Amino acid sequence: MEPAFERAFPGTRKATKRHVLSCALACFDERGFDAVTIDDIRQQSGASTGTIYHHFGNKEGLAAAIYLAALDDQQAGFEAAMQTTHGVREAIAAWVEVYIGWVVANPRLARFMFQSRRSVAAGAAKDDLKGRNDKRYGALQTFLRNGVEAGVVRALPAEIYASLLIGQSENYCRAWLSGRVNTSPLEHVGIFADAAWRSIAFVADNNG
Amino acid sequence: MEPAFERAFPGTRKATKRHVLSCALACFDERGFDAVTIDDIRQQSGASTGTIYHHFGNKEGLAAAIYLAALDDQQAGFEAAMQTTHGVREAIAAWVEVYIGWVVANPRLARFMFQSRRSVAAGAAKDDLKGRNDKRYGALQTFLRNGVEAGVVRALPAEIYASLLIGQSENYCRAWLSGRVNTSPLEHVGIFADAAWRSIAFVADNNG
DNA sequence: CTGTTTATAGAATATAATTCTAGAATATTG
DNA sequence: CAATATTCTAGAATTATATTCTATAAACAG
Repeated sequence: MEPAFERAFPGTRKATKRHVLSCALACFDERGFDAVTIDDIRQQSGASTGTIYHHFGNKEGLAAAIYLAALDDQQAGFEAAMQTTHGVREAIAAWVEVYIGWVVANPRLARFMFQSRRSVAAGAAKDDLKGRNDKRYGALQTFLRNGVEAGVVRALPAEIYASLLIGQSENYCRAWLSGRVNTSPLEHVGIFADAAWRSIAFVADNNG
Repeated sequence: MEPAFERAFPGTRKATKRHVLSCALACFDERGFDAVTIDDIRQQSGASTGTIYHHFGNKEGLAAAIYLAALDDQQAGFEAAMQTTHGVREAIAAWVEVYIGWVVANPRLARFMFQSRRSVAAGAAKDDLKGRNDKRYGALQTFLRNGVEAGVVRALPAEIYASLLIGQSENYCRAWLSGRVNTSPLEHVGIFADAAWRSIAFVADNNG
């Protein structure tokens, strides 16, 4: 059972709900969202059709519940890490570490998130998602602003920092989750943290 | 009509096939793959159910045809660019430019590729995909090897160069295609090319 | 307790994917 | 050019799947 589900739906009353989510995730991860039928999830979980629809409304609702639980679990990790961090370079390294650490600890959830971001963003949960996205990089932004003022971080269009910092790690994690590369991203975490820093650091002699 | 479809299915005989693909892509882009029915595509294209199934086998086959046509179109751009390029830094900049240029020129195809990579990779077209992936970075790898030998590029695990070079651009392109950011990636192409270079360049005084 | 809400069940219905059979268009061959 | 094979188109029939509906049971609040 994923910790993310226990965080999102705690308590004895929600045990069935969590169990269905966990079984659904397992099915989706094995065969892909489209290929899984509600009946597959029913058989796998032992719950009835009615129970599944009662808790999640429809198949899309099931996906949204998994996605949002995963996002909140990630977010808790980021916020905890930002509180024990001092300085922008350390903050960036911590961010990359937490990100990669979460992916490696939750590969099925991570795969699911990469796959279904768009369909969740387009569906009924879009407002939930929007609110969460707004604060996702909140804690990191403060560090970046301070870094720019201190002259150690380049002043760049605000909208591209996130891509410069996490894009490389994300790309590698996707490749690893899909089996295109074999070495765990954890083994390269130092390289990715360093590359993130290089991408935004103010370096006078970098001939670019 | 996307140039990618004309490249993949040229000639008068294939006009219907191309037309169906183009209509299907439009439907998928508007409402998402899952939400589109074969009947939607039938109505949109004017073709019959039989025609659609004759050409593509099933709904997944339709997705695979779109995906592979797009991939080949991208690949042609990369190969052309690598032939008029000298030196590793220039090659990396060209790569980033071609990548971003293609996404901006083919937003619907790009969105579709990001969405459906996994389902295509898991389906019947997985072997086609595997072959293409193997040679995707072929031309660039030669430049990188030379760069390492010349001491201007860091020696890193081979499997992470692709992520370091294109991850940031890809992340921003995804954000742009989904509307999370508004500024065209073309406006930041210089920043992304520079960040790619910084990430892999050998720089003695970079305190990392 | 007793009413109320929440949860579970599975049959019935609606929706959509896929298959099938027939016929038309196009290409190939002698 | 005629005969034959192949590819393409069509839409009805079938199968698979998502969703709704009605009934019961369990948990909870007063």
